[in-house]
Amino acid sequence: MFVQPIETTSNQPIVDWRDFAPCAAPLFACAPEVVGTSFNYVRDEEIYGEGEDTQFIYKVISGAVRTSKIMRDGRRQIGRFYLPGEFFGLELGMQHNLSAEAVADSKIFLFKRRQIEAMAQRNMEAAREMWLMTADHLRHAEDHLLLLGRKTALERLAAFLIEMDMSHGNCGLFELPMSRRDIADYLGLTLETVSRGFSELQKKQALELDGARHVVLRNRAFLGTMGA
Amino acid sequence: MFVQPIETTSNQPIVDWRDFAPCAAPLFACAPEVVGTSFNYVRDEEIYGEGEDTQFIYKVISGAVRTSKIMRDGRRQIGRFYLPGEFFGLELGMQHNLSAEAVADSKIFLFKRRQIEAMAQRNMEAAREMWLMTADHLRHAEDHLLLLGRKTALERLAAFLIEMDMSHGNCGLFELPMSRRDIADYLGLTLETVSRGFSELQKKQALELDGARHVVLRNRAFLGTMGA
DNA sequence: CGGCCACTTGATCCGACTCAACCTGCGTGG
DNA sequence: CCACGCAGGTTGAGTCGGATCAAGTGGCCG
Repeated sequence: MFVQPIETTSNQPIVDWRDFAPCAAPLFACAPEVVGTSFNYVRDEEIYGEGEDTQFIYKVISGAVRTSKIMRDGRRQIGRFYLPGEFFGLELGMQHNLSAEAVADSKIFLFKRRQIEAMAQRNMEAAREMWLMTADHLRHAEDHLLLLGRKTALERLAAFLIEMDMSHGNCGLFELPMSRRDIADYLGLTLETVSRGFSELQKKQALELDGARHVVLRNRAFLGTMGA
Repeated sequence: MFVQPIETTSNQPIVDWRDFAPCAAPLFACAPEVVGTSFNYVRDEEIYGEGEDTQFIYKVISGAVRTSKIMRDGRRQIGRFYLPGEFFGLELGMQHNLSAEAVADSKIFLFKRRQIEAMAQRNMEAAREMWLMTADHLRHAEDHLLLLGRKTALERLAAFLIEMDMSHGNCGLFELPMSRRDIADYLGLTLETVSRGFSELQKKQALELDGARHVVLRNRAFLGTMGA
């Protein structure tokens, strides 16, 4: 269980994975015949690597996942964080274009891709659902291009906080599952700049921190204006 | 015909457009019943705006197109350039997430979206083709995230030149249809930095410029290493 | 209680931005 | 045919936002 995060670049069959749990759930309401199997991943464990063959489609049950690309010299860009309920790994190509790792200990459902493709042949509704998810990921990436290309450090941080808040139901109160370094690599900054940004936003009364990870938004309107 | 580029933010029906040409061509080989109609756009003319309803799918015949997002204060991020043969505007959502403008005078084929969706219901092959295009756009955007978030000015420029070369058949010799400002907004830089980058790469013997737009690559290996 | 890891804060540096001048090619009109 | 205007591009000088380097600090787990 408490295995150290390993560099799992080996191509051992994923079905031999540890922490197999004999539970299952349907992919979509409209496709109850496609069921997923649950696996647990520890913090920083690789779920799949960039360039690996696409075998599964994934759904986060608990914890959090990041997808990323890394350059030879170690520079890293995180494409997106996935929180419980979200799907990832559905590139539809033969290979994954980003790698995926668990941000924290996570439970993930895996759906067999071959089964899904077969299902999509019969079930038009489900095929459309898949396409919509890909299109949604594209929209997210396009929004992120503007953030990375043109926004200031504080604007990026504000946008990030609003995004996190949204995926927690806009209640202005949430726990960050990821480290400052992860946030930095998502926003195209350094961890120091992220940290300074948090301090700055606290000074501006826009938020409160209880520890490093627990966030309370105090001025959502301000953050929204700043972030978009 | 020679109308000045106007701010076409009005919602006049697009079928009243100037420069209608009574020619047509199929969308895919596998879907010969879906034909497109050709329109001409002058330089800087808007093809569709961010937030507009998606009515068509577009294919560049000649010229070039950029898709972009603009912030209220004028900061702009270009998502991608489209050269002859490429499709754009296939978000599959109800609204466009980016706007599209002609980089140079361009001829574009428009395909009716309703017709395409109806076709996709029947023709699984064509539906899959559409999904693959969306997935390809996603891959491009994800690659661009790494460029914008983590690469230096010269690395971005090198990657851009390699990308341009690739879409011109890797012959190391091409004409740039877009201005320095467009390149800058694509790469998340300023036009001055782009210009300095070109000079720098010339000094490094990596390329030659004949005028500002005509490029000859002299060291493709070097640019490739630098860009990726 | 001790050690470590994540985070914060401070000081300095540097790559890209800003502001400004100048150049260059091209279309226009005298 | 040349003078002019001007948009697009280049180059230079100075500035600045965020990176880097370097201490601290705090919280958690053993």
